[in-house]
This record gives sequence, C-alpha cells and structure tokens, in this order.
Amino acid sequence: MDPLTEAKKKLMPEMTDLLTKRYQILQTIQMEEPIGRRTLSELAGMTERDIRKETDLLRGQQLIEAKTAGMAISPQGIEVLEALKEFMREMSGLSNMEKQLKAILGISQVLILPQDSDDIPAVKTKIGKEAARLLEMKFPLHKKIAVTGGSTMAAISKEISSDKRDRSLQFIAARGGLGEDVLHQANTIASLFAEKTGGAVKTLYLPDHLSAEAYEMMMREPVIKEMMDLYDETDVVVHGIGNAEEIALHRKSSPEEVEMIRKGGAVSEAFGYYFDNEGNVVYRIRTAGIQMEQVQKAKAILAVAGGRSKAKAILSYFNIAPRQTVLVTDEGAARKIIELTTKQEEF
Amino acid sequence: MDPLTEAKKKLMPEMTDLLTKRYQILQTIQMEEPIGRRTLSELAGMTERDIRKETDLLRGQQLIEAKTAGMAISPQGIEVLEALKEFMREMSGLSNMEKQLKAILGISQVLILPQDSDDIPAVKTKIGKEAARLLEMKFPLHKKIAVTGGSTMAAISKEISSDKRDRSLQFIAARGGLGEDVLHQANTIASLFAEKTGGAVKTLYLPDHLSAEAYEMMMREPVIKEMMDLYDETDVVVHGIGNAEEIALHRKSSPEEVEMIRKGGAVSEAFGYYFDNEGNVVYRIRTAGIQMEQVQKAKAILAVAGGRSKAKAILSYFNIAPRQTVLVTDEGAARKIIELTTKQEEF
DNA sequence: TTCAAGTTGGACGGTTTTTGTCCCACTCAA
DNA sequence: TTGAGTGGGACAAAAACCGTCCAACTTGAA
Repeated sequence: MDPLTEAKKKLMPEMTDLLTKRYQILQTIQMEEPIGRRTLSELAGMTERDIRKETDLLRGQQLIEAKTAGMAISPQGIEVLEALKEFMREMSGLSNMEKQLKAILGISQVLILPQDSDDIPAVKTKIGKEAARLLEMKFPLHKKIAVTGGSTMAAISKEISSDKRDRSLQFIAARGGLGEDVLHQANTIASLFAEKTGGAVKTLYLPDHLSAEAYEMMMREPVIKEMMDLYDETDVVVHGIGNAEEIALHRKSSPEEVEMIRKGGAVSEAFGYYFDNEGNVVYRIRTAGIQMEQVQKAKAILAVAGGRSKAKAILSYFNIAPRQTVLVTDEGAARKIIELTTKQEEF
Repeated sequence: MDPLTEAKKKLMPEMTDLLTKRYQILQTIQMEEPIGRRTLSELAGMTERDIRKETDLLRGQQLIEAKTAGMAISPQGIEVLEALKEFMREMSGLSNMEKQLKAILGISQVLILPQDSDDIPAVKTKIGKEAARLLEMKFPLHKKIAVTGGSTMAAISKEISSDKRDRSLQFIAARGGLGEDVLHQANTIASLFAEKTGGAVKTLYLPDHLSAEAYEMMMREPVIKEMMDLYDETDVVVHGIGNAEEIALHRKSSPEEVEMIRKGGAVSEAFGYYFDNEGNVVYRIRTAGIQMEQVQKAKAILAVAGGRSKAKAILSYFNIAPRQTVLVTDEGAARKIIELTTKQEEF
C-alpha cells in the first residue's frame, strides 16, 4: 500500500471501516435498486438504524436518490463507485485474495468481484460484465471461441457490448443440447454471443442422453465430425463450473448416472465431465462436445463461477484446469475457497 | 484534485476536517514539544476536551508519546507528517493560495508553510528549513550569495545542512553593521552561512548611522569599494522583509529619520530601503550595502518573511520586487495578504 | 531546598447524540 | 382492491460526549 494511504490510515483509523461500509451500501443500492432501508439492512447485515444514518448521509451527498419506490443510485453515485473500484479492491483485500487464489489454484490470473452472488443475485451481473470485458480483449487475436451453457454464461452474453462488432468471430457451442432448459444451453448462449458481436455461430443439436450405440453412430456423422474438428481449432474456451449434485438433479439424469455420480464422489462439473475432490474424472455425459484434451490446447480459457456455494466445485475443477485458465469469481466463493484450503493445512 | 480523492471526499465528508485537525495537532506537537493539553488547546484554538480526545487517539496510534513533561512526537509521527506533507498542502488549500499569491505579487514561485509564525514561533524554523533547501539547490550553479540580517535570516542559517559543503561558495554581507543586535546582523549571518558550508565570507563593518560627509568619505575607501564591486557580481540575494515601524523603533534611529519614515508612510523595509504602500522608496539608511539596482541584476532572489503581521510589509515590498524573486512565507501571512487584496478589489 | 508552573491520567455529572423501534401515509404491482 | 414494501417522522432509552475539576507527579528556577 502506498505510504500516503498508510499515513492517512494512521491519522484516521476509522477511515477503513467507514469507507468500506459506505461503499458496500452504495454498491448494494446500485445492484438492488429500488430498495428500502429494511431490505437493505438485511442484505448488508447491518441494523436498520445504521443503514438509515448512512443512507441519509449518502443522500445528503447526492450519491443516491430516495424515491417512493425505494432508494436508487444517482449518476454521481455511479461515478464515485467507479472511481473507488480499484482502491476498494486493494483496501478490502480483494487484491490480496486474488494473489492467494492464484497460488492455491495454480493459475496466473484471477479476478474477484465484491460480495457474494449467493446473497445478492445482481453480483452475477457484475461477474458477467467483467468476464465480458476480459473476453472482448481476446477478440482481435483469437477468433474461434467455444462457449458452454449455464446461468453464469448467460450473464456474460448479456454484458457483451455490441459496440465492437467483429464479423470474423466464430462462436462454437461446446456442448450438444442439455435437455429442456433452452435459455441456458450452450447453443443458445453461443447464438447470443454471435448476435451481439455480429460474428458467426456453430451449434450442435443432439439429445443429451444417448445410448452407447446411438452415440457411436452419431459420432460418425459428417455434421458432428465437422464440429469435432472445429473443437480442435478452438482458440478460446469460456465456461462455467457447476456443482455436481445440483446439475445431476437439474438434468434428467438416469438413475444409474446419478448412482455413478454419487458413488464416485463427484463435486464439480464442466464440459459434461464430472470431477471428484481430487480432480479425477468420475463420469462423463455421453453427448457430443469439446474434449478435455481440446480444452487443454486452447490459447485462452475463461472459467467463470461465483457464490460461496461454488467454492468446492471450483477447487475440485482446478485440480485439472489448464494453466492458462483465468478465473472470474466473487468474494463469497474466494473467501470460502481460502477458508477450505487453509483449514486443510491445519490438519 | 485527483478523482480518487474526490470520490473519497464524497463518501466521507468528515475526512477533510478530521485529517486537517489531527494533522495540525500533530504538527504543533512536533514544533512545541514537550507540550501539554492546555497549552496545545490554546495554540490550536480548540477546547481542551477536543485536544484530549484527539491526542488520546494519536497516542493510541503511537504517533505521539506522553511523558510527564508533556507530549512529544514519535519517530512514526514524524514519518506520518512527512508522508502527508504534500497532500495536506493540496488539501488545506496552501497549494491554491500559492497560486493566488503568485498572481497578486507578480512572481513565479511562492512557498507557503502551514500555520502562523506570529502564533507559533517554531513555524519560523520551518520557514528557515524550507528556505535553506531552496537556497542549497542554487549552490551548484551560483556561488556569490549576498545575505541580509534579521531573525528570519538567522533561522535559515541554522537550517543550512552542513552535509553538502562547498568551498567555492562566497557569502557576502549585504549590509554594514546594524547597531547593537550582533546575532542578527548581516555580517554575523553571512559568517554563519560560510561556516556551515565551508565557504568564504566577506563582511562589511561600518556604523549604521553616518553623517553625510563621513558616508561620502567611506565610500571612497578601497575596502568599501571592493565590496561595492562584489555586489555587482552577486548571483543570489537572500533577504528578509521587515515592518518599517518595528525596524525604525528597534534601531537607534535619529528623530529626523523616524520623522521621514513616518511622514513618508513607510510600511516595509529591505536592504536598508524603506518602501511605502505603493513600493516607492521613502527613505534609505545611509550605510554601505547592496543597491536595489544590484539586487535587480541577481539571477536568483529569495525573499523570506512570515507571520500575518508581515502581510502589509510583504505587499508593499513586492511592488518593486524583481520578477525572479521567490517568496517563502507562512499561512498566516498568505491569508492576510489575500484578505487585504481582495478587500481592496471590493471598493 | 523550596516553590511555582506545567504535566498526565482519572473522575464525574450534565448534556447531546445515537440507537432501536414504532407508526403513518404513501406507492405500486399483482 | 390488496398487500408488501417504501421513506419520513417521532420518541424514549441508552450511550457517548463534553466541560470541568482534581490529585499526583516532574521539572526548572529561585
């Protein structure tokens, strides 16, 4: 930390807490607007009185506006949040946590966003926004981009800016269909990316749960083979990380599949692979999709997952995640990951 | 002001006052140590309770130590003061006041130090220190340095560091003797400078109040003429600015001199010249010394004067001060000068 | 040595501010 | 229309703050 800030802290020890508190309130208001005192106090974990005092001040500073429907952030408030973003990352230790995660997960870049998407759904939007920014930076160099499905991936697609259109981009669905949830399927997401950027899209429509024979047969089809070749040429992979149980329940999995997943001690899921705590592949869905070996070859990989409930899954997957993977997550997940790993060290 | 600080101010409006208050207290403690609560509260213009609260905090932060003789600053406290120096100059508007003074006085560099040497004598030490730093910067390029007398000049001589000794420096007393006050005479001060730097010194011992005939005679003496030639070659002039009345009273001035000074409306004094509010020379002491024309030719001029009581004198002198003059002063004088000039504009 | 001035830390009651907790009138979407 | 949610007002209890002493001590001068 720079000596000036250090000195200020010495002279005003209250500063850190105050700044953090108000920043967090302002941030939560931005995400949940319009919001009232009582709801806000629950989200922020403070008493209503405290919230009231601080919001009165923020209103006095014209950083928020109090309408009848609730409080909302003002343009000035947004500016303040923006100006303090980097500083708060440093101050609240996010920057430091990023370093720790890099070491724990064995990768070279981690981005942590404040708060926990388990508590505040809007944090997912922030994750999506930052992931979108990171992805956009790859566009000039890397054109073939494989994407998976999931709500997190959907959040990214929403935040891709349509400003920098690039017709040479090609988005590839990393997976076949996933049963019913159309909005969050890889195919849908890939199409959304393509639409926003003006690029092309390659989709892969296949039932999720094929019999062994049907699977073999399909793999020999020219359309499918073409996809498999595309996976080989993939430059960038963008994917979410799922909780094994959640996903298994959510999908129409056959009883024997669920059994495999349970018995194998699967914790995480990515690209249709299920991994246990040590990162071993416990099970794999028999659907066409990108292979782990093909992911390894990608020049850039963006793994996106947030919320403390995803901590175990993230840890599990990163046992075998390629080195070049970049993780975008949130404070909730990061804290939990650090907690889990430091606890293990105690034993 | 940088956007980050701006944003912090928005989020913590209390910051400015708090920081200023504590900084000022810490600063005063440094200058007046050891000092007690009551004395400190008078100097800082705060209630004893307030001082107590803040000093308790500062002690908690280990920035000051409370001994039985009073409170004193700790090494850490000095570090904090040092680290915040520039920031506080900006924050407290000193930086801005410097700009204003430059415009008002028509010069290109002004340095203002916090507080008022009329209230806190130790501020004079700070002024001396900064002036000494500025002067030292000239040493490598400019070797012939003329200095005047006065308590402010004495303060500078005390703060010249003996680290960077330079035997090629030559210090010249800008004036002959000044009656009794030996310690603050130009001759003494010049010798002090020379001693600290290892340089040479040229002194000029002459009675202050000569008759017209004696004066003419002396000016023809070779020793004196030599000095006058030296003045022509002077690179740097360092001088104080005095209040006309004060100086006239302090010196053993003849009644007719006092009369001249009074009638002429003299306000300031420098180099033995008395100036009125418009900068006209009202009277000049008949002693050998540097001429105003010779001062004009100097490459660098350092004018040093602090305390709100000097404000009028400073304003008066700067009517005719050479452009290349640099002023070192304090907050008290600066505020008063700005107050005086903006009031005039109202009429 | 004595004394006066100045120091810190402790104490305490009156005063102000803060805090927790209601209530009310209102909005807005269902 | 209803009901959940909103901001603002209000108020008593609790806490913090403030002004003001005092006692014990140090220190430097007389």
